[in-house]
Amino acid sequence: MRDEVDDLVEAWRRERGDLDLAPVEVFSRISRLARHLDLARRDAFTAHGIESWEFDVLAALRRAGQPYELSPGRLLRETLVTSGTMTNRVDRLAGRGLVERLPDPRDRRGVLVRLTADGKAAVDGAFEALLAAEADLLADLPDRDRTQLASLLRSLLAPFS
Amino acid sequence: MRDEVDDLVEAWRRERGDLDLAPVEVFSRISRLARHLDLARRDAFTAHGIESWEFDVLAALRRAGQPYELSPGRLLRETLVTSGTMTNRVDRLAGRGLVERLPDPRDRRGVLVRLTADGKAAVDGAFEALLAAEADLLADLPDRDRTQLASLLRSLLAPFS
DNA sequence: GGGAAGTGTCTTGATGTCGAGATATCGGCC
DNA sequence: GGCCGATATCTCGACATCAAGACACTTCCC
Repeated sequence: MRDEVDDLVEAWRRERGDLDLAPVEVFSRISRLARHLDLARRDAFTAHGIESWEFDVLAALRRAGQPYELSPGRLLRETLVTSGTMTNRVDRLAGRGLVERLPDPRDRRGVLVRLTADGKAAVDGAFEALLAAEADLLADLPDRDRTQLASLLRSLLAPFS
Repeated sequence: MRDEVDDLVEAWRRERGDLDLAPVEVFSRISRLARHLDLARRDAFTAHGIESWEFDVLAALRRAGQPYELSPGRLLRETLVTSGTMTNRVDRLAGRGLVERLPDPRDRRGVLVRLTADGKAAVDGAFEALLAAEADLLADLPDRDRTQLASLLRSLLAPFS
């Protein structure tokens, strides 16, 4: 089986045969898979009426467990965006009624963002759709290979944590 | 060895123990690795005075081989951006003298974008730096594992091509 | 207690990308 | 030969993000 990266590597080998292209075989595939995955996510979510960035925020709140509250600061660390972006996102999510902003009783500088019942329903539905879409992409991969792939990826990712 | 995704999966399992989270183990790692990789790329390139989007365009031209010419349409398909974005990118690259725009002798609607000598030098240097940075990230992975990882990723990516 | 440094959130201006539409040219068909 | 849909590129307005700075409050230490 041949993929886009085989073509890419072949072209580079033709032009720069002096270089060791082994890293490209791994990282180029990771980048491209991430891009395709973003599109698949988008599709899975639009069926549920939410967008990817909305899911990122709602899912962080959902994972936190009851009472589904996190500070904006915590949210931006979880989702890797800047504070200005998070303000904008929370504004829009609150406008749609999926979250609400509460004063932090412990710190008067602070705010808590809380998932509403609508928000919880939205994120739960979207997550199930996402898992289903992702399971499709893995359908042809034997369990054994999937486990090993996860394990190899973990060993690449761990140094970043 | 434990990574960020182990924490993520643990949180989801606590909240949604009813779902099969196996896909998350694979795809969440791919997304996160892609993000970290983008940052590593950025660092490697800034040392060479170019930005990631510039590399994407220049590398496509470089891979095409002599005379290092591609149409804007071909470039936008290779780099997965829209036509408006590509116009803007070629404008800026031409402004820096890394590419030049020529009329397509075969089609008067068309344009060819050609790598200049400066552009070729820039992309070659940047590519070597990128390979070196990526090789570092793979340093702890035995050759055998790297090969197998590439192969497993290929089987996921191939259906998209 | 009071001052200074630190922390948390929001505001603002700049920028890169997208998406839709405009213009020019090509290629096939009657 | 001339028309019409398809193609190639560029233009323009909208928008999400980032980065830096403003402001309010807290925490630590003298």
